Amino acid sequence: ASADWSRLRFTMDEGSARAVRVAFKRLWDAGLVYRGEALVNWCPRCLTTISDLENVHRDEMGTLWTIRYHLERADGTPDPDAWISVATTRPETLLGDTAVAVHPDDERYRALVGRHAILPFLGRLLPIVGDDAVDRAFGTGAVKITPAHDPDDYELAKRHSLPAITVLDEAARINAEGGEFFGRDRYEAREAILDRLREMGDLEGEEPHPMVVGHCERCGTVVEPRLSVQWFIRVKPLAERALASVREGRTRILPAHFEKVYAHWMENIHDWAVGRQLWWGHRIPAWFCPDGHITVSDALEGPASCAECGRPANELRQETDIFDTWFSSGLWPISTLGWPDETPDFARFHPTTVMETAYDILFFWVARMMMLGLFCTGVEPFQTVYLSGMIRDPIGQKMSKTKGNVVDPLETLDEIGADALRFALVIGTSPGNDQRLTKAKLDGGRNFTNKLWNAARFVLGSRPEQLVASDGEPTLAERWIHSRLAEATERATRQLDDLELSAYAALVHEFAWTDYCDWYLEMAKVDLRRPGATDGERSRAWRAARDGLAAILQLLHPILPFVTEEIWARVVATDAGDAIRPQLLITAPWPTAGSRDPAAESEMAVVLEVIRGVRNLRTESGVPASARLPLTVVPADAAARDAIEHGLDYLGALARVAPVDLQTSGADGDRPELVASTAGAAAWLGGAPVESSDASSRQAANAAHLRRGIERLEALLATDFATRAPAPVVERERARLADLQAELRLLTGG
RNA sequence: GGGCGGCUAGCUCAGCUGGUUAGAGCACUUGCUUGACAUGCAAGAGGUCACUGGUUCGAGUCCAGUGUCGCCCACCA
Repeated sequence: ASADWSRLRFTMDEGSARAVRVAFKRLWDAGLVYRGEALVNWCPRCLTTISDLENVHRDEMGTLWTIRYHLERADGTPDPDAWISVATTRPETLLGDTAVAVHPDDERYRALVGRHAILPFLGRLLPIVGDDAVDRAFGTGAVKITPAHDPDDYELAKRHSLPAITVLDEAARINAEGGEFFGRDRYEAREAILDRLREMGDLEGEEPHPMVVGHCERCGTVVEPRLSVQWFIRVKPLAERALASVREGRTRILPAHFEKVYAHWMENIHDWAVGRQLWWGHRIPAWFCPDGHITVSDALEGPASCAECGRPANELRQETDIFDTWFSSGLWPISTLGWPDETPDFARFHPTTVMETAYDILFFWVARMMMLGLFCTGVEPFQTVYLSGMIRDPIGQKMSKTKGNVVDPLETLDEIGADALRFALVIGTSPGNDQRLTKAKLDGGRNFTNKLWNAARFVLGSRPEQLVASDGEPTLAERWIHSRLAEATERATRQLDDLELSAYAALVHEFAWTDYCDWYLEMAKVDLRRPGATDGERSRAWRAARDGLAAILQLLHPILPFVTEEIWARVVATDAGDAIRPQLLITAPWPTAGSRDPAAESEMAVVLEVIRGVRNLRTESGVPASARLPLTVVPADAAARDAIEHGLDYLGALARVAPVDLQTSGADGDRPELVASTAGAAAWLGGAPVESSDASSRQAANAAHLRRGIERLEALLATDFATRAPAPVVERERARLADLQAELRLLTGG
């Protein structure tokens, strides 16, 4: 349950670099890599290709302009009185138009198919073609075709063997193909073109038009489709395997509904444009020879010669493009373990059991790890993908530097410590759901670490001067906390196994705070300070407290690694010959659950009920907290009597009553101060400043409440519930009814 | 245009394969110089589990639909 800091790795290390080269070479050899011309997403600011995933779409309000393209007359000149109108949101791209498309069945344009329109400014002849892809209802029903600058147009152009003319340079300025607009930025050019069309009377209309626009994930610049030669990975076959792994359960994704999201993406995946025109990253290990041959090599020093024509290495030139960073990241689960070598780490730790990350990089990272891991090793890189949600600010906004709503971990660490932060992040969450990180939550974590620290201070500080061999039987409190610990350990272990991290954290928090600190430690004070106790008995009592603390430290170590380790060291130092093991929690094995003690638990349940009842009575009756009042207790039966006897001192201390008189017989009917009643015992608080009438009405109210509960259960047990529901469920309700009836008898002195 | 998720106490959120009196933390009320801790202790108050219908002995939980907020995916000029 701890991080292994001996295995640090950076994706630019040689270990990763070699894995990248080898993986790419194998993909190349398998025919899954190709280099070809295609329309890719280009960021004109970053000056690089980006993948579909890095092209983030945003809804924006644009404009749809309608532009007239005059038709060609028989003599080749534009006809001033005949035109075809096209609709576009990007007028500047018209400089790259090579056709106009209409739907083949569109009556309006059928006669025009086969004729030509003339491109404004440049005078290029544009064939008018018919294509099913054109939506007759949109715009004018006629589309300008710009193959080099629009994905749809590019596909259409391929179908009709139309040329593609690039008119924007790498920074999205009009290039030399753009005639008079050469050198202008794309948006300047747009305005200039519109102005000129307006002058010419060929701008037929403009209207607001909602549209989705792709932006560079890194810098926000509007992405430009750009025709270029790029490296691609053919991902279909990889995706099919990765999809089957999840479908067939070899890898499961938590929460499970993300499996559908994953599947949808894998089913609709496009080839991965994996090259980047940046300088920081792993360079693609491909070499070109003057004859245009490509050699891919996984050797650190590159190939010795061209794989096809044998030209020597010094005549080859390495590709300058680098890999998309997610390519090396996708190899992470295997590259960190030494792949492609068959290292001991790889043999031992691959595949990984659980991969944890936030859902926002399911496609970027998890999907790539699955595809590349399966391709490289033949097995899934992990059995379970645990997707956490994202941390948001107190009002639910995504944290971002520009918004300034980021919680700086380092400042938080200085303020409340790493443990408190970690605890706050783990508690009260569920996989796949975002969480808001608030001051109150962080404070909660801090308070808990503080609580733990103070509990430890108390326990370690109350070690007897003379620590000797333990003597005497364990007290009820000792047996009880031991049993509760056994249960907590068992449940915490199960929850960790089930990856129910938040439930685990809440459980251990509850056990440590409520069971151990609030109840047990208060009782341990009684045992530790018991007058007349021998050194052996005191030593036994202290060891019980210390062992409970130690067990809690172990259970909490995964979520509070630092404070538990620190306290553990002090426990070890204070042990005085008890040889606490191990010396360090971080390398300690997870604790195994001890055995339960049902007798102690049921006895303590009676005692706790009486304490709660008396406390409640005191508060409601306005008894000063400092006042010690006499108490008379009447147990319901022999077992309850034993319980009260064993817990008599705890009762006195925690309920602040003295003396406590334990009686065998029931009430004598003349005890107006009666207050507390439970299924196990009734308790009379003596000398309370309570008016008799108040006490009587309280007693009457309590009795009425009990009768209502009894009636409700009796009614329930009279229905089909008693015959149709499973026996244990019915039995539980019967027991509940019996408890209420017993309590009513005690209360009314019956 | 598809798909997914949230809607539970004043706030932020848990609630696994349906089990009958729905939990936590914070906030709130009332007491506490209780020899570990006021970053604390004790006792409380607070919810028709968004809505409608259905299945069931039993529904926060399962099914159908509605509303609302949010997210993801998507090459319609």
